[in-house]
Amino acid sequence: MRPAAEQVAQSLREEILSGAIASGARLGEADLAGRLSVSRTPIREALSRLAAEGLVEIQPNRGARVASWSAEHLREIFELRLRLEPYAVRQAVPNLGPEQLDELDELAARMLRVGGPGRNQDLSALVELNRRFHGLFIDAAGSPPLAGALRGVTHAAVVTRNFQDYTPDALSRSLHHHVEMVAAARAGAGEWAEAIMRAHLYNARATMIGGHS
Amino acid sequence: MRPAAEQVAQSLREEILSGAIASGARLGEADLAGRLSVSRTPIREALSRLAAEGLVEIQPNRGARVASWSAEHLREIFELRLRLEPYAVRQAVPNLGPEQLDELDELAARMLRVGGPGRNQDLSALVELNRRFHGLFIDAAGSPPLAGALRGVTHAAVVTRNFQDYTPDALSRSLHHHVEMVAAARAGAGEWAEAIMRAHLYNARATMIGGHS
DNA sequence: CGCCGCTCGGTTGCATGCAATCCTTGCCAT
DNA sequence: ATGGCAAGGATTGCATGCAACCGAGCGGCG
Repeated sequence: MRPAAEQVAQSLREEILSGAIASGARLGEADLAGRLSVSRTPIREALSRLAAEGLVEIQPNRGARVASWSAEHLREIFELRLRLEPYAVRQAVPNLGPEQLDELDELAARMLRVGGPGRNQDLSALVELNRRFHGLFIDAAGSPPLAGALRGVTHAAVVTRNFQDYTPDALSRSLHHHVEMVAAARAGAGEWAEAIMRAHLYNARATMIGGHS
Repeated sequence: MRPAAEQVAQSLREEILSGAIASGARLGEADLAGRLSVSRTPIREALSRLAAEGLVEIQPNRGARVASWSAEHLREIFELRLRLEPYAVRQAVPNLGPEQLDELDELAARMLRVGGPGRNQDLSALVELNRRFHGLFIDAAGSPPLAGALRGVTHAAVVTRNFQDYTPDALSRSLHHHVEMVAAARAGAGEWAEAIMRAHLYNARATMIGGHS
C-alpha cells in the first residue's frame, strides 16, 4: 500500500479541483481524519503539501480552508502565466516524443468532443482534461523550477471553475487552440506553439476577468 | 512563545542560507530533534515547509537533504528570475513608501561597505543583506502569487554561495546595481528599475554559469 | 443599555510509542 | 573473488494522548 499521506493529498486534490469541496470551505483535521479513515498526522502532512501547491490556505491555530482567489489575484496569476507558460511550451516542444504527442492529440480531441455544443457537453470533464493537457507541456519542459513555479498557479483557474463562464465562441476558440498547439508541437515549431499558448491565455483571461490589461 | 515549528523552520533556514549546513547534507529527524530540543513532529512540519520553499528535498522513506542545484538547474532558475523579477520590481516601485525606500538605501549602502574591497570585506554578510534587498522588492510588488513563484527560486543563488565566485569587477557592478535600483525607485521610475534589475540578473548569471544564453 | 472580561467547548499543535520501510553488512553459493 | 541474499540496525511514517490556543456565549460592571 502506498503512503497514506500521499493518498490523502491526492483525494483532497481531486475533490477540490472537481469542486466537490467548495472554495473557501473549512477543512477540519478531525473531520477529514474520520472521513478518510486515517489519523490526523497524515492529514496534516497532506494539508501542508496542498498549501505549498496553493490549493489550500493554512492560518496558524485556525485551521485550513480551501483557497479562494479574488479578481485581483486572478489578474496577477494570469500575468504570471503569460510570462511563464508560453516559454514553457516552447521549451517543451523539442522534448516531446511520439507517445506524448499522441496523448496530446487524444486530450485535445476529447476536449473538442466533450466541450463542443450539444447534449453531451460535459464542462466538468473539461477541467481534468485541460489540467492534464497543460501539465503535460509543463512537465515536458524539463525544468523542475519552472514546473514548481507554475504548479501553484495553474490550479487557480481550475478551482474557479472557469469553463462555466466561457461564451460559446470563446470556448470554441480555446478548444481549437489546443488542437493547433499540438499541430505546432508535431511540426517541431516551438515558437508557433508559444504564440498559440499566449493567445490561449489572453483568450482565457478575457473571459475570466474582462479583457484589458 | 512562538509556534515551535516556525522556530525550527527559521533556524534551519538561517543555517542553510548561511552555509552552516552544507549543501546536500543529510537532515535526520532525530538529529535535529535532539539538537533543537523539540520533538520530531514540528521537525517534520518545518522540513515540509522548507521543501515547499525549495530549500530542502525530501525523498519518501529516505529522509531530507539540503537541496543542491546542478548547473542546468541554475540556468533554468535564472531564466525564471529574468522573466519574473524585473517585472516584480516594476510593480513594486509605485508601492514603495518612504520608510521602505530608506531601508533599501540602508541595505544598498551596507552592501557597498561590507562588499567593497579591503580587509573588512565580509562576503557572508552580503548573503543576508542581498536576500532582504531582493525580498523587499518582491514583497512590495503586492502579488502573493508572484511572491510564491519567486520565493523558491531566489534561494538557490544564495545557497550556492555565489558571492565567492564574483570577480571584483562583477561584484562591484552588482553592488552599484543595487544603489541605482534604489535611485530609480525613489524617482518613481519603474521601467528604469526594471531595466537595472534585468542587467543585475544578467551580470549574476554570467558569473555563475558563464555568460551566454 | 452597551461594553468588557471570563469561562467553556472545540480545534490545532506537540510529544511519544509503535509499525513499516530502507540501507548496510556479513554470509553463502557460484 | 564476486554476485546475490538475508538478517540487523537505523530511520521514516503513522497513531494516539495531552497541552495550548482560539472563538463563542454568558454574566458582571460601568
